[in-house]
Amino acid sequence: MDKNDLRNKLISIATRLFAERGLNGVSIRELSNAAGVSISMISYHFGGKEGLYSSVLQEQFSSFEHIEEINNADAEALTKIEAYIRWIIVRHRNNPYLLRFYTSELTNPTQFFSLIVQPAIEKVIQILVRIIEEGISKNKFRKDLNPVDTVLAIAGMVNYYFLSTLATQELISHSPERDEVLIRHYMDIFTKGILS
Amino acid sequence: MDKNDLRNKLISIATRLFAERGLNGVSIRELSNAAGVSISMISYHFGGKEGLYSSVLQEQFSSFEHIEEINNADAEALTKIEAYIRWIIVRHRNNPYLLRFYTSELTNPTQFFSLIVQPAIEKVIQILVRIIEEGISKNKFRKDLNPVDTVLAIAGMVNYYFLSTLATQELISHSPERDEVLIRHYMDIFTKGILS
DNA sequence: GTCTATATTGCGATAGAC
DNA sequence: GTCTATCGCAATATAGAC
Repeated sequence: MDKNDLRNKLISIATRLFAERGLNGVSIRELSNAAGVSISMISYHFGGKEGLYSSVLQEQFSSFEHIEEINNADAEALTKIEAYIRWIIVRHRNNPYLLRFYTSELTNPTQFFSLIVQPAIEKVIQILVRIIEEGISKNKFRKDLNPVDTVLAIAGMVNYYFLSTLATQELISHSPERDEVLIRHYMDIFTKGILS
Repeated sequence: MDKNDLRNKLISIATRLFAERGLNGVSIRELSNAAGVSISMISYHFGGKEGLYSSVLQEQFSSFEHIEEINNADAEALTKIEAYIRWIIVRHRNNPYLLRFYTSELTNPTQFFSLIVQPAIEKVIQILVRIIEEGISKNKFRKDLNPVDTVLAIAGMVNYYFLSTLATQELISHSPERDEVLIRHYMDIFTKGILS
């Protein structure tokens, strides 16, 4: 097998297993069995289990680099916020494991948190903060908004919808078919509030 | 040592260690050493590591039973929502480990999820849904709100503020002294929206 | 109720053959 | 680059003494 084929296969399998049971819940024996290769391949290619985990993390959070895309358009602040909501929904839909690494690292950080996870999250938040500040300075948004709090509010709404899936799937459909309704709904609450 | 003293001591130590490194990240050796007792005490009192973990989970989510308190008052729907925000903030302040079990079980459920965690979360959500429905039927809230989506929005805002602490502590203060400002802020966004 | 001692299994890492 | 075989250690659980 080609060197990169095996590397990618191991990363792909490790992504699923680490997501499902955490770094300590998976042995390199199980990983190498699932990949159909010898246990020694993990040390050879990644320098050990932690090295493999760090490669998985790096791939998971590499998608955060493309957050700039929501900011490129010559659009209003509100349009950019909707673009952010769409961007984050697409990411969760394309990668159902991301939220597990995200919450796991935020609540039980490994040694890789500050190098991989923290910068990725901070970048997204800083871009959103600038969008809110832009809206405030152009008199679109209320003057008394705290930009960071406001960003955490919108990010929290969207992320929690996915985080709560297991506990709320009997109350509400989490199917992608409802995504457009959801986006409209969250944009309404975020812009107009819930009062009639 | 009295039987219950030892049980409580083990649960207390296990709560911290399981929160910090997860079920698979802690050995019963380390647990019993930290408690200053023999390793066999864990099997004797809890039937093994998983039994101890389930006792920890049960204690963590027992606080959810008191959610009714926010609903007892003869108050408006909006007042009850503010009471919920306060209730959830107090819980996170009093127990910094709760969020770790909460997110860990939602993204990597153990065998205890459906018995302990799911009912606790669902109870809170159902009470909040009824509050939103009450506000809608009394013409306080917009008619076109989906109650469950709306509940997840407010729960997401507050919980994510705490979840994101590690990644945002350089952008914003998470000190309890700011809690009142935060409550006002989130209530404003949730009721009036961000538009000026 | 608590301890020590031990049985058994599984872990991560690596030396050395090919 | 990949494998087999193995080392040394740590895991959970429990038998039996007190």
